[in-house]
Amino acid sequence: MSNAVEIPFSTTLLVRDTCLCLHVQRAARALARLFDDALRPVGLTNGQFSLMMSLNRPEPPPMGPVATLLAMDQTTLTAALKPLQRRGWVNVTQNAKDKRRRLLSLTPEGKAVLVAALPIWESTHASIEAALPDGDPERLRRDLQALA
Amino acid sequence: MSNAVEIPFSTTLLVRDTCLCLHVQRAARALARLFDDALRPVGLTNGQFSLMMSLNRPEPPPMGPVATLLAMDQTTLTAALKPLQRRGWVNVTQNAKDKRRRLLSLTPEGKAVLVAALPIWESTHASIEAALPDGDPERLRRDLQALA
DNA sequence: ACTACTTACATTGATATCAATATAAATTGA
DNA sequence: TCAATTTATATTGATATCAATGTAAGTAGT
Repeated sequence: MSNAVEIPFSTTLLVRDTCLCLHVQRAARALARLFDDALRPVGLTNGQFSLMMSLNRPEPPPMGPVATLLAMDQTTLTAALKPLQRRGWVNVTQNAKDKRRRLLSLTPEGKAVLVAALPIWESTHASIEAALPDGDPERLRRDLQALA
Repeated sequence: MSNAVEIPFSTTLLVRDTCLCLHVQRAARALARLFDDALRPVGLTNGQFSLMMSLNRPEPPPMGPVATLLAMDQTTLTAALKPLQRRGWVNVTQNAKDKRRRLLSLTPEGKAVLVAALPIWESTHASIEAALPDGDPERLRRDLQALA
């Protein structure tokens, strides 16, 4: 009797070509590298840029909603804040009303870094939107939104 | 004179809502969690599944092309292989013709894990395709391909 | 053969990611 | 009030990710 437990190569090709998870992870890595390269002169990664931009609000938000906005685990957010706190770009303070909550805010230095990063984001983002096949970034955003 | 260096909140909202990098990272995290959860019973993460599936070929590939296929850094691939080697699911051997090259292959145990994972991938993937707004996964794949 | 260059991969260090778990503060129900 | 539950966040351990760098093997030009 044969015990050959194996997936045919044709199935491998099918999974490779159709898996949306793989396609998204690939695009995520490529875009991360692109933005990391572009933002390096101001000392930010793409994730740090997105995080700090999401903290640029009239009222400092607590951690939970920020983690939800970025679709990341709360423990990931805790870790991601550390290098930004160390550089003095983000402040983490306690909410007096509810001592469990942490309030996240940008320091003046953090805001200045964000100002320096914004034109880099604008030009980089424009170039990738231009690279889309049918020139319909809004459609792509809708699709991605449905997955997150 | 004022030294206020600050980005208006409206700009923050614009970046948040339009940044394709952020949208892709968010979707990548959400899909990774979804597939990681689904594949946990067979002991694989989404990335390990994609990697092992890409090794299911007639001829063992070297590392470079596999890293390119997955759009990941070569050093990331080196690291990603380690837990799979340790579990005895992937073999890394030297190419006799060119001793710089490593040949990556699945062990029989690795193939068996992949066989167990395939139906999980199929059902999970079908459910996310069904969640797409206009039911056009091919269009989304084209867009993502253009970014990677 | 020898040097310069290139290619393929590994190592190190920093950050990112999440599961499992822990802790502390707030809330709820009796 | 007080015990049980829930909520918000932190810690630990494993893996993922990449830049900077190192090393070994192959290649090309002389």
